Amino acid sequence: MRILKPEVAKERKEKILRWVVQQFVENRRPVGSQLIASSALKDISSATIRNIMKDLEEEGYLYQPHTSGGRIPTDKAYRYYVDYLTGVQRMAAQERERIEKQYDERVGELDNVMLQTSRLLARLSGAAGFVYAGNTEEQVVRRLDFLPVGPGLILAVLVTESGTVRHWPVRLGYDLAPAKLRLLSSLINQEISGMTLREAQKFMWQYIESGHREIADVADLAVQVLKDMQKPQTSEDELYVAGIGHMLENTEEADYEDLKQMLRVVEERQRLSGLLAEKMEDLRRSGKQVAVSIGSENEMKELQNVSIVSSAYRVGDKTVGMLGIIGPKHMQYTKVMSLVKFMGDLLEGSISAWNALPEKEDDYE
Amino acid sequence: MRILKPEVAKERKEKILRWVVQQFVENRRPVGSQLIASSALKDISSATIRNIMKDLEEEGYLYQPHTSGGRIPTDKAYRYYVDYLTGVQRMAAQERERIEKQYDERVGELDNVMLQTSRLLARLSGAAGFVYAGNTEEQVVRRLDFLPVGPGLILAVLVTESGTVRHWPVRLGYDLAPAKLRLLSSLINQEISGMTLREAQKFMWQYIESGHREIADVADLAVQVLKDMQKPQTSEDELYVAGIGHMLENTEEADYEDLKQMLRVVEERQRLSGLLAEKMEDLRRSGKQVAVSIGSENEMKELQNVSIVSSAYRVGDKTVGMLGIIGPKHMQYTKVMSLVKFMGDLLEGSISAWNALPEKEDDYE
DNA sequence: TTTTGTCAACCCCCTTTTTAGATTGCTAAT
DNA sequence: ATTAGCAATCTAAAAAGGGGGTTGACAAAA
Repeated sequence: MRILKPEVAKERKEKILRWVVQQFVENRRPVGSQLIASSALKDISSATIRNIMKDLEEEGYLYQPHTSGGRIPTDKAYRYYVDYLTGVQRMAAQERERIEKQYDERVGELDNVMLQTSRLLARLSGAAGFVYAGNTEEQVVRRLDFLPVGPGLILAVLVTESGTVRHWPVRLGYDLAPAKLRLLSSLINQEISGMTLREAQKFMWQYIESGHREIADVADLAVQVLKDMQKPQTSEDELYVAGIGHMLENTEEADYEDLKQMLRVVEERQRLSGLLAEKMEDLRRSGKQVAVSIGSENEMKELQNVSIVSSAYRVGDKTVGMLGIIGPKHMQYTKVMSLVKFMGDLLEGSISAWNALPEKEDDYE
Repeated sequence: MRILKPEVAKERKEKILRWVVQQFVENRRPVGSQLIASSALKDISSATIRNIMKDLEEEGYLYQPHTSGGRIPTDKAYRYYVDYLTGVQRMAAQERERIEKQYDERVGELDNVMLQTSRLLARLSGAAGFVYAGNTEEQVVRRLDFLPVGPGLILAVLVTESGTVRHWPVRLGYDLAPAKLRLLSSLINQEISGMTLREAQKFMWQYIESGHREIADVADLAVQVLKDMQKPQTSEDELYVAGIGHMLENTEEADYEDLKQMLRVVEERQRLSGLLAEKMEDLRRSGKQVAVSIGSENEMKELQNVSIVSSAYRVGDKTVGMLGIIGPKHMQYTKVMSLVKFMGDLLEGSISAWNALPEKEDDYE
């Protein structure tokens, strides 16, 4: 064993790196050469391992929090580790069944699906779970209706194919007969049903501008509805986050201050929404099943101590949202990745079940 | 100064008690007899104060966390202290103006009022803020409508006088023409508008059972709507909580474990809703402007380290919800109490502005 | 009877010291 | 290229001091 081929050496190096990551994930303590030599790689001496670890440190995979007290994986090491886990492990059938049962128990009508899914994700992962309904502009419209709730005051109600309901008040300067409201609603629904929200809006603007005689009476309303629809508070993305408490338990090394910042991020939602929107776009483009972003890979500085594991879900062939967990960098990636993937499948199933029953008719008016 | 009249002695005792509370609220450190003698009550010796404090301890107002290291107010002491603050201080005009300005800036359409109010409460108090829309059964109905969103699938939309919107899906076994839906909606709205939700439900049941010819076709739907309406997830109370992060900063003495429990309570919502519902009932009955419950006065063991300051708000003459803050026991009660009261006024104003514009008409059909 | 002065004992909290355990880097041998 | 051995280093936890403030008790004063 005098001369080692380069590939063999590389192989061994990576093996050690993986072992360090795994070890650190398990007991969150810097891992040293002796430990490795005595537990995992008994055929190599601790001195050799030391040398290799030094290399790994120079390459940016490990670092020592203190001058002589074991080494800790960097984000780069986690990245290698996660990439190494080729594809997503499929969960054991037994495990799948167990989770599916819980899912069926908890997830009721579609209105609560996202909330419940996020909660279940949190519980099962022991971290914070989220479901993000995505940029609502890309959602497919099912219906748009107008209800008179007071003189000069109308409630617009929008139902999408993925079952979410949005509503917003529209203040008109004057009264409008319910019959007129129905007329507008009817006209609109004949056309826009099946379009994405973005398309629908564009279509409606054009329709109004073209000056169709039928809508002369209600053009004002239509314009106002569209305007109000675009208000930030109305078009706020749907985002459910559950199990924030879990974040306290694990996030090592993140001291109290970091924690508070993280909580603030989660509470504000806006910025988190933006981040998730980006992630979703990445997922959509890359076609990956599960994405992981580790520590500093998250651009938000408040999230530099956590990892985010996420998976997109589709309605029909459109990616409309995603779900996942936010947890400590040293999480059990294999387990969590397969969990997230599976929950995504369940959520997809739940939504398509909602859509399947009614074989979509064009119009009910 | 030989003999002290009992009242004088009592007076002095209470003064010391108040001083201890105040002092502890300020710097969160056990307060001892010397400190008091040297800072507040310079005409009494520390030895005397010691004696009195011992009395107070025996009466359950103070306790020593350690054998010789100053004393800390018990919940009983806080209770005395809060009760002593006769009535609610009115805020300085300047302060009121400042807050009102912020309120107007942030609080937009009614749909977001509660969310925004809770956030503002949190920011201004430096604790967690909440707005609780109360038991929805007591809310006054404005409208109830039905939208066809798919074959055999209908969306019920309920709008209340306080401007909240609830919706839930109703699955029917078969299709129903939109005209029929409108018929039902029209019939219902003629009657129930202005009733509380509870009354409306009762009325509808009776109406159905009386077998009116007009609703023969849609009786099934009506029944189903009512059933679904009562499902727990549908009738979930509206509750907004903001600024949870603040709870981390202050809650002294509550160690990490307590904190996690508190977070869990806030996340679960159900139990918290229950607690708040009780509090609201108390407020309604007692007619108090602001209620404070301190530590162990909260029956939930997870909340034994915090105080809750709350105030009810009305629509018309009905108490329909409440708002307040959840913070550390050692908070600035005077400040927080007046803040909560004032925010309640603002919220009330906001809602009645919403209601004022339309002079309620009976029916729009 | 109430208040006060005084003082030993106490305990917390902070800092410093000690100790045990593990790790590293280096060097010389294999 | 690998290994064994060793001194130096550092941490984390336990142990050992102080300083500061507090209490309790008692006797003296009011």
